[in-house]
Amino acid sequence: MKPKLTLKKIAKELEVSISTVSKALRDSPEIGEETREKIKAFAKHYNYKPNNIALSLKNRKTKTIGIIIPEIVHHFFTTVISGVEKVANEMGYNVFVCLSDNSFDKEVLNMEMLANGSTDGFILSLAKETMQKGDYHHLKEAINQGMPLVLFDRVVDDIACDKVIIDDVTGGKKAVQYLIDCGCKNIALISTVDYVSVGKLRTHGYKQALVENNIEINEDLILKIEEMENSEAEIEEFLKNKKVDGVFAVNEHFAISAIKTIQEQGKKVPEDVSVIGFTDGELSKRFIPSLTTVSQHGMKMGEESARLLIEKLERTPSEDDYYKTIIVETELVTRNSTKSKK
Amino acid sequence: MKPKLTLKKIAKELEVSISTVSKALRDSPEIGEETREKIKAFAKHYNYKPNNIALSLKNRKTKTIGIIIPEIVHHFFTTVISGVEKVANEMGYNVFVCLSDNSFDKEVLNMEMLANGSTDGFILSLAKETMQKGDYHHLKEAINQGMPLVLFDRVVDDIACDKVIIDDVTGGKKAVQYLIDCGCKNIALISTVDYVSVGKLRTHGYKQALVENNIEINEDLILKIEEMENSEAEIEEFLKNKKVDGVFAVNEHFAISAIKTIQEQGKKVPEDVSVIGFTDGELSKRFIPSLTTVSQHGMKMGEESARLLIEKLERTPSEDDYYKTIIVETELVTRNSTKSKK
DNA sequence: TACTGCGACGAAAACGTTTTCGTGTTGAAA
DNA sequence: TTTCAACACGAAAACGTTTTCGTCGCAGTA
Repeated sequence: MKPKLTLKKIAKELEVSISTVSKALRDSPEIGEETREKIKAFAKHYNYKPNNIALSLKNRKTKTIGIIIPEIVHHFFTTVISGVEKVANEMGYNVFVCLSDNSFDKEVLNMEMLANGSTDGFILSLAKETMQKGDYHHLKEAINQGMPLVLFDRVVDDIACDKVIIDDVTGGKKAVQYLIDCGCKNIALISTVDYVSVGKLRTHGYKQALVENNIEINEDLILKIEEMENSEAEIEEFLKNKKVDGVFAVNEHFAISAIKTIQEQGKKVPEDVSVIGFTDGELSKRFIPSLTTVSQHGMKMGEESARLLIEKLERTPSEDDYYKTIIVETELVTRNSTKSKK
Repeated sequence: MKPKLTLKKIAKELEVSISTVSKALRDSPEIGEETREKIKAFAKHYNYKPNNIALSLKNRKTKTIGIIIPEIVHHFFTTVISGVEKVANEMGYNVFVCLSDNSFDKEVLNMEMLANGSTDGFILSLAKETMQKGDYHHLKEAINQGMPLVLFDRVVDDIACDKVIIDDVTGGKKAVQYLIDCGCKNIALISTVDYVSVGKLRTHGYKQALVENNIEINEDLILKIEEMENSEAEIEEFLKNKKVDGVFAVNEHFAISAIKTIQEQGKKVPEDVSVIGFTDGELSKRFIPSLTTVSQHGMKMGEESARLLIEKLERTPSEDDYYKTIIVETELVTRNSTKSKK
């Protein structure tokens, strides 16, 4: 095991100065051709690679971006990471992935770790607990220190920064409109509690669609789930004795739980009840019946987030300082959990 | 926007030297109580946090570990990352996640990025292309430079390093034995091509189980799939006109494709054909019928890998230099895609 | 011969830390 | 009064780079 090669060692070995080595490797015309070739040959032969940490310290930039997500065991976030990685790598950046586990404290901790020089900026989707608390001081602090920040998916208005979101309202509306077009009259909504922005917005879309079609909003047909844990039981309880012919669920899991419950009640999907989910994951594709869903294009969200961040990083700070919000369009993917449109 | 606070700035502001500040903040007894308190109060008030990069350079360690995985949109890998993150964070480490996209070149590139000082060591699962090529020079080089390396899941014997694997052979054997116990006579295997180690090993387990039960191995009942892309069609073709009553698939997707095909042929799962998969993902749990699978405990693999790596990092290099291989046990999770045992 | 200019290279600062080794001041012991 | 330890602090090196600014020798010019 030989320790890493450094400029200093090369310099000593070749009996030149450190600066000469550095310049030679960067093809500076200051260095005579002969010496330059000799140094480059040596470096190549012994596989010299400059030390990233030293470069980071010198340049005061790390060429690294951080992404903090609430949970990784979740297809949507996974596709987002994938998108971020893709464009980051294309632009010569590395990606630090951190998990907040939906915990406020872990989110703050992660931000502190990443903010102390490890990254040039970050991409974040808020932890559930953070949204619930409504405490965003850590974000503000980071921005204040000149750390560019891009929020995606679970965002919040209070923070002035770049954002990448989907049109949750329109997405929800599209889904419900589709159900209505299929002839559904009694459409239930299975959503999350309101402090999760996406739940709130999709609920909004649901209501909008109903209103636009002159259907009365029946709060009894709306279920708001707090905990993922026993969502299945809650959904079962909720759908018991309700005569619904359409269900819009704000994620895959709720949708599938709904289908199971419905089937257990002896009804058929989609013949008796049509079901639409949100987020286009593996489950939606391969479940039987396969799920009609509102696709979120996580990969695209990741790509856009990374692009936005890197763009900000590589611009002189004050050149043109305003914040963008990019809205990634949703798409209704129709499969077999809904009747065909009339 | 105020730039980051540094020791130097504190020193200037308080009219003391940099060393005094540093020592005061680290509670050195060298510094008088009064000055110490003053400095600490100032630092706290202005929220001073030492610069990680500078620390890394000084200490020649980054407190960061890298993990390179073939693909992230894959439940198993996702749970592994989760496990790595967990113990890494507990031990005060950060995690760099990189994706090789199953490409040899990207794997090499990623390693180079991470090896140049950015991380203290890494955890890796080989890209498919790498295993196919059998070119491991980048791994050897890293090890040679003193970079601890832990290989997991997709490992290779040629490399001397710590490893975390599951007992693929035993796992496969367990699954097939279970099928036999359920009364299956004609058991098909849907696997991957042999250069993917896990495919090879699980195939091995399949054969062992048959041999031990005096069942003849019929190569016609073995399918090896190269590309994920059109695996569904291949499986359909493969199962056509075969009278099998049991299927062992080396992953969820193959298992589900098999079930679909079987159902389309008018047969029932599990009444006519029992199916067992590998990897315990969301799909297995929620598919109908829910899948009996061999669970890999990805989270545990991640935890073990991280522990192994960090242990090596925090030990003096030559103290006790041998390599461990940890075998994480598989577990057969029985659900509804298999008949009950006789 | 003396000056200028240039080619080829080195010294040193800087990035932000930690740490070793001074060094100046004080108070007390001799 | 002198000497010495203890105390409180500062200077400087080091980590590995890049970059600015010398500096040295030599050839060409006046």
